Amino acid sequence: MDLLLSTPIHRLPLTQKPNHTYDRHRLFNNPPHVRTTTAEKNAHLCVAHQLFDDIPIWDTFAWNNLIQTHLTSGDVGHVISTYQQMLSRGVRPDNHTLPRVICASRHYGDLQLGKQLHAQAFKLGLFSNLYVFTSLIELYGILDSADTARWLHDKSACRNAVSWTMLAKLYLMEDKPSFSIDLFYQMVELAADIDAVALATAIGACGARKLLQHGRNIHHVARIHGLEFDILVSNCLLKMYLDCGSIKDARGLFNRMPFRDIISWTDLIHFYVKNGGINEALKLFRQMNMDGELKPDPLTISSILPACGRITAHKHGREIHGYVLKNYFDDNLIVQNALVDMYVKSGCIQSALKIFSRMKEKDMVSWTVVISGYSLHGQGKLGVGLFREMDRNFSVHRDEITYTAVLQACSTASMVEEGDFYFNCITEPTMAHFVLKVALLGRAGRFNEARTFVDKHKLDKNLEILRALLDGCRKHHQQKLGKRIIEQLCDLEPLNAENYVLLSNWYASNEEWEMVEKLRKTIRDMGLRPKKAYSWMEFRNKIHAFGTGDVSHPRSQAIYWNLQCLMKKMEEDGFKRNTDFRFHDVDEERECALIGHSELLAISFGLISTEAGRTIRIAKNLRVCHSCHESAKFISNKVGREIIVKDPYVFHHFKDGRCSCEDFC
DNA sequence: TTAGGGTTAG
Repeated sequence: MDLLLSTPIHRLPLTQKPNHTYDRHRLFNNPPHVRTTTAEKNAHLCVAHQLFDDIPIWDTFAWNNLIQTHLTSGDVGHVISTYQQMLSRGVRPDNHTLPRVICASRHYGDLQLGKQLHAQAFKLGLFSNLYVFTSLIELYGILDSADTARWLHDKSACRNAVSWTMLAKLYLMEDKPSFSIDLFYQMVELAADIDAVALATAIGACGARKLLQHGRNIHHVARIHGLEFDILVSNCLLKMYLDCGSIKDARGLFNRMPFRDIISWTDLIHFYVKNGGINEALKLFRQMNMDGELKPDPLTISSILPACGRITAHKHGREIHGYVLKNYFDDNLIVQNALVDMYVKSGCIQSALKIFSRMKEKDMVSWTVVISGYSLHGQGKLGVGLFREMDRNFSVHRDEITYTAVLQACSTASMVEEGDFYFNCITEPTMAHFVLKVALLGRAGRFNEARTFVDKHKLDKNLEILRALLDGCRKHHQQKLGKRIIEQLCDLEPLNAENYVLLSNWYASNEEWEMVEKLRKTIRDMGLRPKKAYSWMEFRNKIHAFGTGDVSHPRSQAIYWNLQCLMKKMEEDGFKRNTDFRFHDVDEERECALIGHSELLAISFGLISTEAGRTIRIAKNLRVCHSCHESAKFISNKVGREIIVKDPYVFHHFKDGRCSCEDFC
């Protein structure tokens, strides 16, 4: 790029009068309503260059326009060559030319060229121009380091809010948020102009490092400058408080905001969804829609859909799908992925597959969602098949989550050899992959291999690994090994009540009631509180929740009566309720076990509330116990309905007396 | 010239 230096700057005219009779805007710019394709743009550029050669004298404005056109189309090579031509024809660059060429050299990654431009800016007397100066700061910051940019910045007299903010952004890009915050404080000390973007950058830095106190200080500065309710600033403050986990500050600000835009609502909804506040998220989403001023956009939709999936709110999800179709968001890849995921998690794998098969473009997330969806629904073989299909498509990348999905699929289908193969494909397996490998061996009943693998990788103290082994013991009725693992869990994690529940259940299943009582006392004495089991069902746009032995539902009497009738029929048909609790983390009150478990109450409510033949969809926060699993199988056959129960690990499709999980519960 | 929000596991 030494050509740049070959044109002596001092020979360039200081000013240049326009000498054109053509319409310069029409030459390069279409009217706003005309959209051009890349091929058309290239054709236009060729014509532009031709005209360029025909016209003997061009002014800086026209050259800048051409440079801008190349820059907009991302053709940085042409920006630089056009600039060289400009210089060789004796046209003088101005304060609009240099920032564009500096920007191009930054994209080009050419620091030497940047330095030449820096020298030219000096010679042309343009270095103190704020646009030129800021673009040089950015160039040095990205191609060298933020410290170099800062050195240049500190030496210069022409600093303003933009250049300070640029510097702060450069430090953020280097993952040094505290430097960005220090810069902001310096700006305040030096009484520099504080604008909304400077505040937004500093607030973002606080959020990135969860520096709540700094965030509050900067909030105060925003208030002093009258910018607290600038929509950019207040949204950044909202995000910062959410990032710092201070929902109280966030809600306080949100409630005081005189104006909220779709980003304010989406941020808050997203926070609740991510942190398990599903009902609050759905409430906010409804409130926003009822206010009527703002309409959800694709980002809002992608934020709320996981909430529907999480609680199997299939109707809510379907309504949102309708909204997506009505508003033509259905060609947005991320929305499509979120829809597929929502249907998978709502128990409607067929609807998920329908969308997936119609997607014109699929990315890694689309494939991963469906592969893990198959496992969730007990169809591991199909999941492995889909991974193979994805594997044949070289344009789709795979990440650790994709491998998690395929290992899960292998484990569900007990495809040990395939699982081994895929595990060996992972260059840097994470703990999740190790856990899945152990689960795969355990579920296939290969306990010796599992033990060797655990010992080889020194995983015997890992809680997730032990729980994966315990799953295998559950399936293969490995009582002794199971008990040993539970005892290990209690030793390693003495404050987790669920471990004692497991142990208590083990003793209960062996009718060692003294030990059961002793463990219950231990749990009480230690002040531990085992998780309460809840099941819920969506009916007429409301979520109906049931706890163990719950009698609070308005239709409680009918629910229990129906359940008692069903249990009676079960006995009459010769079925014995199984009270095997061995490895289940659903203890609670055993006296409720016969009819009072939350999933059975929810199923009974579903049966008496919905019309005959309708599928019943239930979600549960804990594992379904063996006894309820057997009952649900019986009920599905007796009433001729499909009952879908989602627990934290898997979907159970009960139909005609069978379950899709093949009794892995 | 600087600037705020989204999907997959656990």
